[in-house]
Amino acid sequence: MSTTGQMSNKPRKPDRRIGRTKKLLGDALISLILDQDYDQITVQDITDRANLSRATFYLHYTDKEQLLSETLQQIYDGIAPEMGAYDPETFYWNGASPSLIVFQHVADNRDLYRAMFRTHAGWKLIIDTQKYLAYRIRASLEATAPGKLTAASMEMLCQYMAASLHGLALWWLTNDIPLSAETMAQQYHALMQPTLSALLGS
Amino acid sequence: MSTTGQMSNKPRKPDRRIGRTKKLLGDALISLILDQDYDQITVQDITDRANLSRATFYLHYTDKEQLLSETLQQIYDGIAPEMGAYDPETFYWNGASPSLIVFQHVADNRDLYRAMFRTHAGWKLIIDTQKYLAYRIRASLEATAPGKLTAASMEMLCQYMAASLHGLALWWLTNDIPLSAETMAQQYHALMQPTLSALLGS
DNA sequence: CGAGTTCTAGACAGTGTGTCTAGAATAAGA
DNA sequence: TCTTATTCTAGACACACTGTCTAGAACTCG
Repeated sequence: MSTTGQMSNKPRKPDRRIGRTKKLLGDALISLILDQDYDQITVQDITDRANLSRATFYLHYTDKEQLLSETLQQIYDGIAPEMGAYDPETFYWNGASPSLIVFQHVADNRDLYRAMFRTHAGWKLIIDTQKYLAYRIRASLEATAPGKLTAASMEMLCQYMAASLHGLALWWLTNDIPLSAETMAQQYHALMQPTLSALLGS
Repeated sequence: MSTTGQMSNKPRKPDRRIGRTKKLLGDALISLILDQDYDQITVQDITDRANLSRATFYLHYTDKEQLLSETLQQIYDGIAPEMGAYDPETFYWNGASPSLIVFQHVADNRDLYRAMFRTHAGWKLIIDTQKYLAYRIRASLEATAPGKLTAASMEMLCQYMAASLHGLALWWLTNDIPLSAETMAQQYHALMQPTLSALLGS
């Protein structure tokens, strides 16, 4: 099924040009989102800013959305490891709590997210973020208080926590609320902890 | 500046054709969303299904999004009056709670919302819904427990409640969770009440 | 260096947009 | 009913973007 008759099993080292091209395209798109309406951005715009041929874009992506999705995923992969673990005693996170990481990240990329939430591009972001946060929270809660809740209740609690965390961040961001990421994380915990104590407390 | 020299001050009765045309277009769009990907729908598709000329569309709307937005707003105007009020004793809603109305409405329009959340059309819906819910909750809480919280804390609580309610509904809907609207509303209250008691309780 | 790949510039048909026309259909008001 | 103003219609138009394809240039890996 190879393109040549050559029966080589050696996988050729991934071509540097591909990585470079993809990075240029991703950077160009992010930079364009900060400048103008996402919906108005064309493939031509992206390749122009990246100084690449339009044909090159289609060599790697089918459309704008795919490029955006891949680019954001790389950003998230970068911050995921920073999230800390849960303390079963207090139902607070020790170390840097996931919520602090979230608020901090949002603050660091304020312009980008504000731009994205102005347009339809923010949609997939919202859905994916809630799913991702719920996943992280579930892992942590299950390690902290195993067996305290039924699977169904646990799942609903995780979705509840993810939704409120995400929604607060969205409100904080899009309304220019003058509070620090630390304060937001602390406030979130104050809102969340009564529920955690009631459900998971001994 | 009138098109005629006629100096008539009598405002002409709104032409029935406009209302009829707008309704036809709105119905056609909703019906198309249930059939196919929102992003794929063209103005031509909409006017074809409505049995109208494409030019007619541009007489009333600038694009698809505007039509969708106007159509959804009419739906929401229809259900808003059903929402009940808060009971200061228990921090539960008496009568039909807003959360039950929300879950019920989502259940009634399951296909539509599922279709919308599959595509970028859901974006504005998400933002607007959280804003709308927060507005309703704020009005109710302020009537229930005036002065218990600072304005800033109250606002954050409302956003928190709106986000978690909306997020739970989104999860319930898009993951085919086999629970009734009543059960969802009840579960939401169980999650929310500890926080309300802690913040607003005497 | 040489084989294999990725990138390039330009062209192409296809599709949807938004606007405009002149005329047909229809509603409102007397 | 009859008049007048408005709305709807069909079709045409230039324009923009898409997605694909080509032949050749540029580059990478071994």
